[in-house]
Amino acid sequence: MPVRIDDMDRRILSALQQDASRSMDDIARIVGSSKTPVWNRIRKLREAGVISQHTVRLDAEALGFEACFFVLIRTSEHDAQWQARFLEALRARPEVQEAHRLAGDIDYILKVRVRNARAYDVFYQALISEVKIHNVTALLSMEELKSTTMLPL
Amino acid sequence: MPVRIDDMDRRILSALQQDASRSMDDIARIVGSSKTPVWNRIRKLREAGVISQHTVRLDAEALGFEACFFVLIRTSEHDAQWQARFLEALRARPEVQEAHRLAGDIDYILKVRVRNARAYDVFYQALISEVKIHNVTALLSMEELKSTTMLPL
DNA sequence: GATGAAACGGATGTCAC
DNA sequence: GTGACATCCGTTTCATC
Repeated sequence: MPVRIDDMDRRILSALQQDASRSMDDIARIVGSSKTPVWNRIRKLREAGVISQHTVRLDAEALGFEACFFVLIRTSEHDAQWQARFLEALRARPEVQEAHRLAGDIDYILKVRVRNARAYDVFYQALISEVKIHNVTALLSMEELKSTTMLPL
Repeated sequence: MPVRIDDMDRRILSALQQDASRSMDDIARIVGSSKTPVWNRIRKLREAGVISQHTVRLDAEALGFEACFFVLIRTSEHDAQWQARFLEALRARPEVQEAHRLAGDIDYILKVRVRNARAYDVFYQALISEVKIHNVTALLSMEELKSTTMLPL
């Protein structure tokens, strides 16, 4: 079900993405409306799930998460049961920040954020002991050039 | 410079990551402290850059961003000038949500979020016309199994 | 030096128009 | 969408450990 979004909604979402700590009055001024209608729109966007979470972004390196890997996975197992177990394993592991099922000869890609290379190996050993995986390639990030969750509305 | 973080800070950050819309009183109760010290710690964590942004996560699909690609890039150019131009191109393009410089034979990985496959092609053509790239592999996401920015503190 | 109680001012959520 | 209202919350001050 597609959510109907108009231009005012888009401007509100854009303002919230940039800085969600602003007051309703500030947002209203930025988008050219007033407090109450903006507040009602935000509530509806929340209820519709368009706004899924209100959160803070933390500096991973400052908190000691100094290693980031992109993990390319090929599997020989393609049945539903294997997939369910794999999915469960990913969801249970907090070091997996992203997981996508892919089209093409690589089946999955993960983004894994850990304290150091040793912690990645612990994760890797645990994962392959839980589910059968045919082939794994780990790409080590040397430098995060850009990182944003913002959508260009 | 490593930021000194104690256990109380970690609990506060964890609560904020989960839901940053909670009141100071709520957070204080969750972490087992009271309003003022929590407020002071959050202010310091902001100033230190540990909390880098206060934002909302939006549902990309609900907003019509239905295609997500991971782009593996190999380049033959490794001089500083090429790198600067490439970096500038990435920063300027809002569809690039992540960009990492890698160790190993693949030089860069991008995460690109666009409305559809055609929009990806427009992005791709624009990028290769701006900077010389030796080899590109695009991995198309069929399904986002997991996506979080939360760090396991 | 950090904590917790309390008071103040401003923001939020609700409603009538 | 506007303005007004009561309530709640963020922020500051201050006494205390």
